[in-house]
Amino acid sequence: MASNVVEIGAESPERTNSERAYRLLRNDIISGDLAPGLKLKIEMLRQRYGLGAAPIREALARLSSDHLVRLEGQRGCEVVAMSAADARDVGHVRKMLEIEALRDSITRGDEMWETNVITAFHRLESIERQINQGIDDLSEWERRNKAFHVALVAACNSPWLFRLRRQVFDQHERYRRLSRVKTVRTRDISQEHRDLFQAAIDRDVDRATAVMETHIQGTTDAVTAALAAREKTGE
Amino acid sequence: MASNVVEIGAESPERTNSERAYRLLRNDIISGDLAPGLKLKIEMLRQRYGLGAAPIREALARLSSDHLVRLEGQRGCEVVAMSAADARDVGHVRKMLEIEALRDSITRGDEMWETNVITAFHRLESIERQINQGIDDLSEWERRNKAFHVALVAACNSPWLFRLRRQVFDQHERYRRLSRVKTVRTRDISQEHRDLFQAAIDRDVDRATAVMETHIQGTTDAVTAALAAREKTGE
DNA sequence: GTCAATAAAAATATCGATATTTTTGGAAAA
DNA sequence: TTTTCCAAAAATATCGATATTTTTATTGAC
Repeated sequence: MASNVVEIGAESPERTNSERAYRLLRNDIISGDLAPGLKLKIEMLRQRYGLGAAPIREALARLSSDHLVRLEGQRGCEVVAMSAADARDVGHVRKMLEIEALRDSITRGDEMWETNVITAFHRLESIERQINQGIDDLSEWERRNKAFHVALVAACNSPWLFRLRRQVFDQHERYRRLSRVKTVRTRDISQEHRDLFQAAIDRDVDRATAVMETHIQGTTDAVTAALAAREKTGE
Repeated sequence: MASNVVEIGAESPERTNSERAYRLLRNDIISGDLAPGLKLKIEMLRQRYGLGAAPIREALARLSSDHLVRLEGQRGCEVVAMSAADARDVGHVRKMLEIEALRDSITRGDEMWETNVITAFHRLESIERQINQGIDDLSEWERRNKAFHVALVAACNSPWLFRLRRQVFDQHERYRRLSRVKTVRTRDISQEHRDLFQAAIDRDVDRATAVMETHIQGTTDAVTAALAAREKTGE
């Protein structure tokens, strides 16, 4: 089945500037290029992306429903703030959604799903090996990490669970990226991914969800630690 | 604490036409005034609401991230379709989110929360009595039903859970309204609300979540039955 | 009659200009 | 110094016009 792959698989070509603005803004917010709390002035964004005001405003409207920007009445808009408390919350809800989606996906996943999981895992493992050797293409790692997690839950037959999981995953990614530079490598994330992969292929739901729980909690802990430290000093 | 009341409590006054368009469109889609699948032509919406094209387009952009309208490249936009399968999915995810939020809320709810729950319950009970006597103000019932459910989960300390619960609740409401006319009154919804209320006030988490589960499932069943019948004939 | 090509009509997306509102930066008063 | 008021500047929200794309209708070929 793996029907959810279709929903986001091959990205559709952008047909409008509005869609383009949406994608660009979204990426820049999640990556941290546009900092949390930053005031998003229309003129500034026009310059940045070489697009008109109308498509940018529409993109901001969409992003406000995604909870990536905060839109306020007659006084413009800003990148939503980040905090340790919110990171914990996001982590908590992500655990809930992703574990449920994973449980369902592993139960239903067919051969095609399995193939996709294997492919995604190997692509992720390969870049993680490179990174351990000093080459760091973090944004490529983010892409493959995301693809691996999507592949795992792709056979989940609840489109709503799939959709909400994605939304919260993106929020979590934002925190992961924010704290990445600061965080020391105490966890062996590669190992966690290997365990996750093995449990999924073995169709061992309990083990897979347990590993996933640890995996997400680990990220959350690292992120909140980094953020709590920052909040203490800079506020 | 009941901190989430603040987040949606007294609705902020609309400062822009864009916000106004968003609220109007949202209501008309959830209420079914704008039918599922309906093509939303800009000109038609301008006439309907007496607003310009720009604010309407921005509202549609927001609604697309809410998954209430589907926006497609160069070919406009339509109200998202409804189906029995989607109703089941929405019901399933709503159960998950609302039960979790309720568990947390009952555990943490303070005196203020309790007061708000009592108030909301009495307002709902009062309109349900009127409805049983033949007076039917369904949209007022929907408003109070929604307020009661919000009051129950208001002390949940996870803003994300609270937010996602609301989104899925609104989707479910859309189905409830669609099937309302057709559905026979086999369930005593008033009784379910009384049980829910009593369990919440008693701080009996297990009973409250069990009743909630039944409550949501009952709505889902009624809705899917009505929709499945319709899909068989009309498609 | 069906199909393909194409012209006309309709609808969408986007720009540039303008009205409105908020913010800023003093100057005057307390 | 702090506060209050006001005008100037900046930013937002929205309109009206236009370019582009899609849809519809029509015509001619097979």
